[in-house]
Amino acid sequence: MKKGRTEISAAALTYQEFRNIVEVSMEKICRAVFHENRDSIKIKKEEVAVKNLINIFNTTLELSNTLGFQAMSLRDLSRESGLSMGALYSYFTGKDELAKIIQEQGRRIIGDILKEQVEKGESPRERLQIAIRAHLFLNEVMQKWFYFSFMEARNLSRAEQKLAIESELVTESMFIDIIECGIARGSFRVSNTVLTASTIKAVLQDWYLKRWKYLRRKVSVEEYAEFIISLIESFVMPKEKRAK
Amino acid sequence: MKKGRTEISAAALTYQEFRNIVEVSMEKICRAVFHENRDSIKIKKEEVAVKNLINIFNTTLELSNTLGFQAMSLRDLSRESGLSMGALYSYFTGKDELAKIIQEQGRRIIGDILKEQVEKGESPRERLQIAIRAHLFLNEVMQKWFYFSFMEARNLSRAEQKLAIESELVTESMFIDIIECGIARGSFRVSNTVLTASTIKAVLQDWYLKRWKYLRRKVSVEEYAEFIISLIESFVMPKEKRAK
DNA sequence: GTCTATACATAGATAGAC
DNA sequence: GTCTATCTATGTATAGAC
Repeated sequence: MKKGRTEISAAALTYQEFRNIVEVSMEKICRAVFHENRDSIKIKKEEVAVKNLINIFNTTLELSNTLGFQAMSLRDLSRESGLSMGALYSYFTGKDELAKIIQEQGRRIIGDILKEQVEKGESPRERLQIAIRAHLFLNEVMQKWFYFSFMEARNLSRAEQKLAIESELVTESMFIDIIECGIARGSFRVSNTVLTASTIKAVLQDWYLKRWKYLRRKVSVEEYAEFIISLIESFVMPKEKRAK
Repeated sequence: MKKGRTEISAAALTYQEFRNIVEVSMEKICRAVFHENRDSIKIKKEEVAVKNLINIFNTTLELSNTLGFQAMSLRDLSRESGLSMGALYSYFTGKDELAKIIQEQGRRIIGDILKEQVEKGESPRERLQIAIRAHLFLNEVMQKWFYFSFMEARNLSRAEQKLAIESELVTESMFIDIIECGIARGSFRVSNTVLTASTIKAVLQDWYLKRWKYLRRKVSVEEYAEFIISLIESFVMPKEKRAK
């Protein structure tokens, strides 16, 4: 087993297993995006549409991650994706909508996977560990999306911004629930539950916001996950409970 | 004294004292910016130039914080600042340079103040507390600048990006030094110094990146500072050393 | 030192041929 | 379903009057 890993359950997921889950989700979601946006998407053949949508999403994320979505012109997107300007406009009604669709698509994948994973845990401690790992592994696999989502949120419409905020708060609530459950069972001891959850989110987020730093220092996502778990556990658990 | 505050030194600074320090620095720095950019600034009279520079900087930060620097047109800046397009171009050679000057200006204020404050601490524990408070108080007072600096970094030139990265790493090194000193003196115990320092930066940064969240929850900067101090101390200090 | 008027480039978006 | 050609708006930047 991985060195330094706090083993509390055989069910604890690894990064490799995680990659596959997301890979599969990706195409499924793109297909769902196609069906739900049939009115703005002028293409009728599902296979063609899904193939091009995946291309458009990936290329957009790629280009946006260097200079930002605003700085990416649709001509850039056209050139890099291999689709003409006219063709692009068969897949969305305008640049704003493209951003919106990408945001929605990502939120859905993340919500689905995170919830599904955390429910596997039995004790609060186990759920906390799973939540941290799952979140970080998601950050890693979908790094470009998370960065896009964070950096471009302010250019969304009011309604879309509200959804993005809600999504952040839902994830935070997940941590709040886990902590409260742990307190109720006597395994955690926390001075301020909300701030604690908020802090956990902050250190997780750093993984994709400061990617250059962790890459440069050759810190792996697994190593980072175990470090964050030890940090948080030292804060929420009395010392005697932490021992194996 | 403030409830919940871990008092270890009468010299520990308060937020109010801090506001004044920055207020004074602000104009001094704008004056320095004027002198160092004499070639690109076409205005000769110092008083006029400094007054307008402060106006331009503040208005730019204001506008950029809502929709981003890219989205802010120079026509917007002209309208909001009250200066004409032509007048604006007497103060910088182009939009890119404006961003560059703002970045430099902020980095200088922060570097100066942070170093000065931390040197006041005697023990590692005291320096750690001061560094966290000073950093957060700076984040609060210069919130718009920090947000601008983070969000617009990717649109800078290569050289400027390097400077921004260096600046982040210098601040982190300050925490690394404090922690190492604490370990050497036997007051701290840390599994991974670099990751610990990196984590501290991450939670501090959250204060200005997620301002909406803390505002909404009515968390004050002082409250947040004390919480972060307790979190970090629980991680780096053995329990028996933390008691007063 | 500041203004107005204008040049020029590039962006998003669409029409119509294939 | 995809392309090329083109329209229109808006952005940065400057010239020259005041």
